[in-house]
Order: sequence, then structure tokens, then C-alpha cells
Amino acid sequence: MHGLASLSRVMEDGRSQMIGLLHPGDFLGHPGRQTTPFMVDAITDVELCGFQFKAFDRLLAKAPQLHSRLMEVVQDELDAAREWMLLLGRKSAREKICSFLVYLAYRQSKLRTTDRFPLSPSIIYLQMTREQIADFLALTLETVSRQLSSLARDGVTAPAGRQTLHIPSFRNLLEAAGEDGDGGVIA
Amino acid sequence: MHGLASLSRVMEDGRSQMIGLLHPGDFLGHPGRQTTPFMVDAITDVELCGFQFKAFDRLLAKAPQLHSRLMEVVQDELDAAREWMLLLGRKSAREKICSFLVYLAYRQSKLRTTDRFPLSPSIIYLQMTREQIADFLALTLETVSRQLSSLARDGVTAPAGRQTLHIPSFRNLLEAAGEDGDGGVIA
DNA sequence: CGGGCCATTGACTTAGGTCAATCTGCGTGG
DNA sequence: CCACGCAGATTGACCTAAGTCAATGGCCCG
Repeated sequence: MHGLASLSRVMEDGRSQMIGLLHPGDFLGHPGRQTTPFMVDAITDVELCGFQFKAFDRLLAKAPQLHSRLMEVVQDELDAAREWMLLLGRKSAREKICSFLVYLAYRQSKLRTTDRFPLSPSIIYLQMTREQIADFLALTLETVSRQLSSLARDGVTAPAGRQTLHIPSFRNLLEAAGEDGDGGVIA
Repeated sequence: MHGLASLSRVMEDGRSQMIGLLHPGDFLGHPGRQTTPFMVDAITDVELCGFQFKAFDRLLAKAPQLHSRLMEVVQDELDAAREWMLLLGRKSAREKICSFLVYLAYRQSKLRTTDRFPLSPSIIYLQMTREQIADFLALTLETVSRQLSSLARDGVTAPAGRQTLHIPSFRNLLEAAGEDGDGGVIA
């Protein structure tokens, strides 16, 4: 309902990869499963809303159209995960950062992926530390910091404090993200 | 039904990332969606079995337990995609190759992820070119080749032709894959 | 027997990681 | 109200895993 949380996978030697962010309105866990096989961390203070398994199952039995809604949700997550695989596997550090900013801009403006422009106020709140961003993008915190500085130097972003960025031209940002103009953004 | 196909995401500049492999028994496309937003390529000759949308929907209406079966399938794909994100983001080239071999071993032995050992005959058929493997693991074909040579040199694998590997010790392979012994393998 | 197509191997380059030294707010207690 | 301390951020110097470019090898098919 409020706040931001992260989902991650951790290796026994300590390496970890953030697998997704949970924004207000997102689901944690999946219908019919007792556990999520991933680590969940609160990034900010979080308020969430729980469902009881049995009650939820009863609801599901009564409202069959809910099934397809849930299927939608899971499929969107799947597409987002696959999109992120492209980012992790093939994008440069700078493209990763820009894609991340684009992703945040969309999530914060509550638009769906398909409606592209415009993001009017074009203010992005990072909410996370450099280390958490690094963990999401498979970089190091130093690289994140360097790229953010470099983006500011190039005028792609205008920092307003450590956690807030102003975006002069969203078009420039998209380009620097290596987005191909049609459907490249994470839902 | 037969053969192997790949799902990938391609950037406009030509970079591409394989997002998953389709083995016999897997689904292509998702119920209720007309298209998959990814590229599908046949790796070997493929024989597949199609469903008509309307007929499938009617079937779904009649057999509600099919809903939860489909949900299972999509959720397994989601977990696999997220697991692969860890591989893409945080594993070394050698670990990637080994994880890939483990993945293939499981897929080819038709076991579920959760049953770990043993893979009795421990023969792995690659079926793909080095370039396709590179595309799956976010490496270059040269790096794939070098790592396969190095694994053979170290006795982790015993090559039998270009497309076939014998695995003397599956335990060693798992270790070289950086798998943590509980649930690290891709479904 | 010849000609592609993969694959292998080598030499060199580079993006990003690592290690280490400041810097910058900002919340806290005196 | 202010100075102190500390967690997070920045920046620099150096290192390395993997990418790039290029030459060679070997296998399978006509």
C-alpha cells in the first residue's frame, strides 16, 4: 500500500541479485503457493495488505474472472523479468542506469508501459541507496555513482539532492537507455 | 512435441539476449494473449501442437482446474526467469556455462528441479552452436569455447564430439556452477 | 577432394570491478 | 544551536575478466 520493497536472490557466497521491486499495488507471493523462493527486503517503511489463503481461495471460486486477472498480473511480471534479462545480459552500465530511471519514471507516474510519453513533471525519486541500485542492475555502487555523475555532466539528468533527479528531456533519457521506441520498457 | 526452440529479445542495434529455451512439453505463448513480445527461433527441426483460441477458452470454461494448472506453468516460468537473472547478473563465465549444463541435464532427464541427484547416464547433448549458447548466457562465442575447453582440461567434462558431453561427476559440475545445494537450479 | 561452417586458439583492448582516500550531508547529543 | 560522527556518496588509481579482432583448424556434405 505504501513504501518500496525489493525481491532478491542471494548466493551462498554472498553475491546477490535483485530480481524486482515491489511498488504500491504490486503482489507479493502468488496464489496457490505458500512461499516465494526469494528474499524480500523493505527499502522504505512499508505498509502492506494481506489475504488469508482460504478466504482468497473461496473468493477465487466464486469469482472466476479473478483468475484471468491474476494470470494477467503474473504474465506481466514474467514479461518484465524477461525484459530485465536483456538489460542484465546486454546493456552497458550507462544504458542500465538510464533504463532504470525510465522504469522508475513509469512506476512513479502510474502509467502502463504501453502509453509512452509524456512524463510531465519529470521528477524521479530514487528512494534507494547506490548500493541497492547496483544490486538491481548488477553493477557495483561505484559504477552507479560514476554513471550518475556522468549523466549529470552530460545534462541528461539534473540532480536535486542525492535522491532526486530532474529530467530535462525524457526523449534523451530513453535514447541513452538504448530503448528502441517500441515496447522496450519494463512494465 | 519434438525439437528445441529459443525465445529471445532483440535490440534495434542487433544485440540480442535469449530469454529461454522451449523444450518438448513447454508452452509457447500464454492463454488470453494473442502474441508473445519476443522472437522465437527453431534451433533444431521442430514439431509443435497448436490450440485454437476459442476452443481452448471453451475448454477452460468447462475445466476450471485447468486454470490453476496454467497458473503453475506461468509461475514456474517466472521463477526460472528470475533464477536466470541471478546467472546473468552475478555469475562468472565458467559458472554460467556450468549452470547451463546443469540446466540441460535436468531438462533432458525430464526431472523436476526439486529432485536433485542423480542424473544417471550423465550425457549432455548441447544441440546448439557456441553462438547460440553465448546468446543464452550473455557471453561471446569465443568465451563459451574457451570455457568449454577449460572445463574439459580440468576434467569437469569429457567431450565426445562437438555437441555431446559426458559428465564424470555431477557433484563437481554443480559446484562449479556456483549452485548452493538447495534449489538453485533453473526449472 | 574441395569448400563452407563451426570451433578453437592467440594477442590485444577495454568496461567495469576493486581498493582506497576523501567528501557531504544530516541526525544527535551536549 | 552547533559541532561531532557516521553512513552514504564521490572520485581516483589500478587490475582483471571478458570482449574484440584475427589466424588456423577440423569436420561434414556435396
